[in-house]
Amino acid sequence: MSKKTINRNIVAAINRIPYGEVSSYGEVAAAAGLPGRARLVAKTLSESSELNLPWYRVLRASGHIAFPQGTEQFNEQERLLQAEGVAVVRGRVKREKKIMDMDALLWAPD
DNA sequence: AATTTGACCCGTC
DNA sequence: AGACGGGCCAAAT
Repeated sequence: MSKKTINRNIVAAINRIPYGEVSSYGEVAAAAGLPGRARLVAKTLSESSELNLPWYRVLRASGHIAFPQGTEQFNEQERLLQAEGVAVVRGRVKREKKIMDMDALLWAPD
């Protein structure tokens, strides 16, 4: 029996975020059928550290990492994201479309 | 039981 | 860019 109010819908929604992509608290909440409850997602994430969720793929709506810059969690999240090929600059994640454009520019044949 | 806190969001200025 | 205000709600004080 569950002792805590961990929302399985939210956990499932987080697990659904594809490799190399990111989402936001609001999007996760909406995907879990709980629109407007981004804070509940944050709460769930803070409680679910025992589960191995891709927590690092969840950012603020602005595209920023939700932790203060310089903290251990911030650094680890940035590292994990970059390990998946996500570009992070000063705590902010760049759009994948932009990354694809850059990739195309760099790798385009003559 | 009331108030504060928190890995937040959104429209508006 | 940032600031302000309202919304959201479980857990902790």
